[in-house]
Amino acid sequence: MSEVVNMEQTILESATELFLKKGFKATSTTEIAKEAGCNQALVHYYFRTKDRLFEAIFQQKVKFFVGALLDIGKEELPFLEKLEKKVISHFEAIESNPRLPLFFLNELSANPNRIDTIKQAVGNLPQQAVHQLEKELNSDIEKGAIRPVSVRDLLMSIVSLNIMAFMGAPMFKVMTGISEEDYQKFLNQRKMENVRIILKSLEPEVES
Amino acid sequence: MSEVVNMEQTILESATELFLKKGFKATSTTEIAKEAGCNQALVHYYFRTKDRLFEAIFQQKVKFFVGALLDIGKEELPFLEKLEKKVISHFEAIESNPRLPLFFLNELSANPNRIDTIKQAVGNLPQQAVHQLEKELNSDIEKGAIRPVSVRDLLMSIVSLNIMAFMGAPMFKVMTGISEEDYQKFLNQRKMENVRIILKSLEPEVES
DNA sequence: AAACTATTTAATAGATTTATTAAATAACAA
DNA sequence: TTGTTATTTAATAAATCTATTAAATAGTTT
Repeated sequence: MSEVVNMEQTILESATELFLKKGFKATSTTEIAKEAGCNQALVHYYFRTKDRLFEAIFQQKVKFFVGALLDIGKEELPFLEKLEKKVISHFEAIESNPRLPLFFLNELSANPNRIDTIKQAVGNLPQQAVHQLEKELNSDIEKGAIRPVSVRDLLMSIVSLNIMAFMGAPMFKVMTGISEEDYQKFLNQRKMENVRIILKSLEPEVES
Repeated sequence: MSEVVNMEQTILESATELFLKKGFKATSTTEIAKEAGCNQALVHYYFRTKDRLFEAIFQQKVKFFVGALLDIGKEELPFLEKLEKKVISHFEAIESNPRLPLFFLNELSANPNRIDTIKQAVGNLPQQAVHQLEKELNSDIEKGAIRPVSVRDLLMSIVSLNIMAFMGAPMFKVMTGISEEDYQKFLNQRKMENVRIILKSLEPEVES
């Protein structure tokens, strides 16, 4: 039972929670300090400025998020099986960090400059991974195993379905009048539904 | 050429643009006034408080957005054809208001209280529309024309695919390294790709 | 034109926010 | 214990933000 907590770490965690919930501008260092249980000046002692604190968190989260999306399964599996695993692991990554997508998109909207932070954080890793996926995809397309589809469309579909299941929850709940409990049930089956949608969307057209 | 502009209207438009881009907290009445080309006090003269101004805009946008999602085609068409039209019109509604979804979701995250504004603005219209859609959907499922799927899953799929094509653009561009011009091309074909995905996802399972 | 109303601005009070500084406290090493 | 360094706090400067008020300007009516 370490009663002594690392205040720098605590501040970082409080800041993360608040930034994720309310964004950069709507979160004050005063609030962060209060949440962390320390004096407001301490936030600046450890992180100098609010912006630096934010950037540290932003970068770290970008790396995590992009990693979760990209880490292409190394196993030697048929493409469609690998894809299914990918959809599932991506869904689960978002499930355990449901606020991340909104956090990124909102911050980019409010301050497009942050795009540079992202670029710098991810490098050309994404392009490589996309290219690798594209090769495997095209190979299966040529075999006639799946219908012709661009890697961009496929990626966009996966990301859209997985992210919106969590990010869209508040709106979706109001629209459908669903309870929190039922929404959890919905989410539980949604992971495999997304897999189904992606796989069915890739099925070759039937002869007419 | 009416050189005389209605300043109240101009303020509303400037505020809308800024709120949509940066959210409630990150937008100041000073900034709104500057954008509108008037004195800051005038913003308060017409709208009393920043919050009232925001609420007016928020409500109006919610009604528009929900309307665009729900207005179920009145024509007598086969379900799948009606659905295709629905997907397309929903896509186009977002296309002409690409910032709306992020605006709602971010504001709800920062201030969950606003959920009441939404509930009040939309009433039980959504539930009714969902229920109507559900009837038609189930009817086609019973006929065996489409695979068993819940109306919630179907709605979530449509909304996810359409919204993320626009809302996710900034992230997607970085990840794929695509140019603005190519992204426009991507969007142009994405509408029908979404239709394809939805329709294919509804195809009955083939006999094994 | 005079009187009245609506619009717009300048000035400012009162909060809040970020960041800095100096002082106080705690932790540690000599 | 004493000197040294690291951590934490209190106080506060400077900037910014919302909202109000009073005065100025423009527009209308009589």
